[in-house]
Amino acid sequence: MADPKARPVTLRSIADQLGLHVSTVSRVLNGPAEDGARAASGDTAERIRRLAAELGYQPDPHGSGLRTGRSRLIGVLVPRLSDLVLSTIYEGIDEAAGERGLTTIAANTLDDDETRRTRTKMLLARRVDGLIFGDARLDDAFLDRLATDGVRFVLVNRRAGNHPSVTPDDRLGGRLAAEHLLGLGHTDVAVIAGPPFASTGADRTAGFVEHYRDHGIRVPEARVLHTPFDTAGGRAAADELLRSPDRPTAIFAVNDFAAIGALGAARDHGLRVGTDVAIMGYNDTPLAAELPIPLTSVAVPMREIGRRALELLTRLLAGEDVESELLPPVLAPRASTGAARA
Amino acid sequence: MADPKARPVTLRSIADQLGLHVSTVSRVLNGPAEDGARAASGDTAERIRRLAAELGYQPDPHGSGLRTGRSRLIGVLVPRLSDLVLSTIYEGIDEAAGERGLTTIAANTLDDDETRRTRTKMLLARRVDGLIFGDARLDDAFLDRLATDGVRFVLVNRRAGNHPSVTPDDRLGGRLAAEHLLGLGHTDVAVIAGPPFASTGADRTAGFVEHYRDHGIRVPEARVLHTPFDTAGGRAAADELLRSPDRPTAIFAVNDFAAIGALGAARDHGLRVGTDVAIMGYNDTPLAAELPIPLTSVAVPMREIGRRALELLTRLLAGEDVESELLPPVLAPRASTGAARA
DNA sequence: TCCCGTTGCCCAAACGTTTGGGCCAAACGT
DNA sequence: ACGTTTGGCCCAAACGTTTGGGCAACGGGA
Repeated sequence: MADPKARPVTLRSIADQLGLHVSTVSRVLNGPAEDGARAASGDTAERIRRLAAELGYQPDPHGSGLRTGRSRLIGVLVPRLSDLVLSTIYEGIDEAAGERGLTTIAANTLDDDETRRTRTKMLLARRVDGLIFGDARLDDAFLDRLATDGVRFVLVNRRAGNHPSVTPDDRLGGRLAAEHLLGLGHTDVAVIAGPPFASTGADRTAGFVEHYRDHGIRVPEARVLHTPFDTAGGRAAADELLRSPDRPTAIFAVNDFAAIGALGAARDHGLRVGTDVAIMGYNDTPLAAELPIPLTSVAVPMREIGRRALELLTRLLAGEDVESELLPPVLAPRASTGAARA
Repeated sequence: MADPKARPVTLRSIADQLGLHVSTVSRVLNGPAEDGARAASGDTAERIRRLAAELGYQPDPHGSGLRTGRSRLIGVLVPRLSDLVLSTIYEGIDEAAGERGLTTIAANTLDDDETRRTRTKMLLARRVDGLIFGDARLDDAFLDRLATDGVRFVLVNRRAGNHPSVTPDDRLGGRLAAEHLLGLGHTDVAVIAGPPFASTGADRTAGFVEHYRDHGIRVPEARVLHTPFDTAGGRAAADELLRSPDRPTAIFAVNDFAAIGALGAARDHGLRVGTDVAIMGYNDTPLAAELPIPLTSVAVPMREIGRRALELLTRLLAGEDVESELLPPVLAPRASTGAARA
């Protein structure tokens, strides 16, 4: 597969062995675009390809990168890879990249400005051809700056400004959640909305509130709590909501992990989830359906979102004009809102 | 930060601007090893460094990679990045890599032979300096082959043969679990053991069974179930265990997600977890403590394991002889075994 | 004074690839 | 028979870096 004792196989070694010039070999092996024919006779081409395959030739990216100025490397920045949502999206990105002969490099930014800056710099130093940001903020000066600097990138999961992005249709998702809870008769509801700078949480919340407003019900500001997208955050927020005497009858968490935290808080308060209080999440993480009390959620095609983002970026890199994409979510009703017995 | 309109800043552009030779600039900027002094006068060196900083010079990895034959790239292969355990380990790896100026490239192998082979090939084609495998199998011909081919790698999380590895002390962890359950009086126990080819599951199970044997209690083979490391697998296994009339009073799942599945199954059977049946997991995922019924687990320093693996690899790449490392786990008792009220 | 060692820098080659431009011979058109 | 095209290949330069050797100038010791 790769014997480092042996001299590495290069274009040159192939050319020498066949008594040809290295440029001929290069042209033949670089896919028979229109050049293929002009490069060598069918017979020669065949000999080259056979030997290359036999020796297991793999072009050295240093050589070609140096010459062409392109690396076929894509940088992917996410808040955290250990967040299931982002790692799933990343899997989609990487899968699509692999199909195009591209390689991705992931980096955590921890939703922290400084980290993000240094990680981006490191990726640019690596000469990536383009970037995918999964940690955009609603008002993102850093990205604006990058764009004017001519760095090419797309956003995924979270949108920002009018940088090209691939995101779930979060406003619609929020509406689906509202429709579900309102349909079950809940008029006194609350939202665990995630951090305010993320479009995901903001849009889901906005859609949710809108739908209720369209039906003449106002969701008070005090019923919209901003916490991190994790279990502890969800638990804390739900605890606060449930402790008050006029507690809501339903809670919409914009993220499954926050919802799981809310489940715990409900239990602490002696409430039966699905009957005493309805709780729903978002993203339809694989875990949601398998929980002791299956969690109602809104399914988002995370992997597909990743794939599309990569495709969008390749089109951008090819010089095309691109437009943002919005992928539709689907409601997944389960027992945690009393909607179904799993 | 990086203006692609402007000519990229290279050693040459710096040298020209200062009326120096490119080699002088190179030596100065390449860290003042012993060469630094010999390369230029303190004054010249200072001017070079200042200009380089001002222009934001970043060495082109294609150039240096081509010349040195090293890429400062590390390939990391894991079953799935969307598995929280692996993604956390990967974060540790990447963190440690960053501190050393190395960049990691991750790839999913899905615990599938073919995928693994092609992904490895892709990484080698990228000319990575070394590899870290997180998906080793107990009897791993592929890795043996790679080793004899001279490819340099270390293993993480799962061990195999005597390839250098950094893993949790799973046998000890299994013993801790057994000690905990036995201490609570459980003599009729079962294990959800994960797939048989992974050392993690196998060693945890072995340690668990050993401890019981040491205390004169035999855990029957029929009480050790092999399923995938996920929620659905855990649920199915627990369902089978709990349906029989002489059901075990305690279940040890070698993975938190399998344990969560088991929680669901217990609920389906109308059993109260922590009183009617004890269930514990492994890894002490952040989720474990936050679940509605907090899950007893065995904490493993996943991030640290990742860090150590990267360090081990760098030592290996430096030509040192290295030895495998075993990191100790710690019991985290919680309500799911009735051990504590959270 | 001669020699030697240092300091401070330059020279040039090499790594593997791509690509615009040759050049020769055969085939073709008239 | 003579000019033109085309097929099939080679040449050479360039990308940015590192690194083993230079080579002058200068200082110090004998």
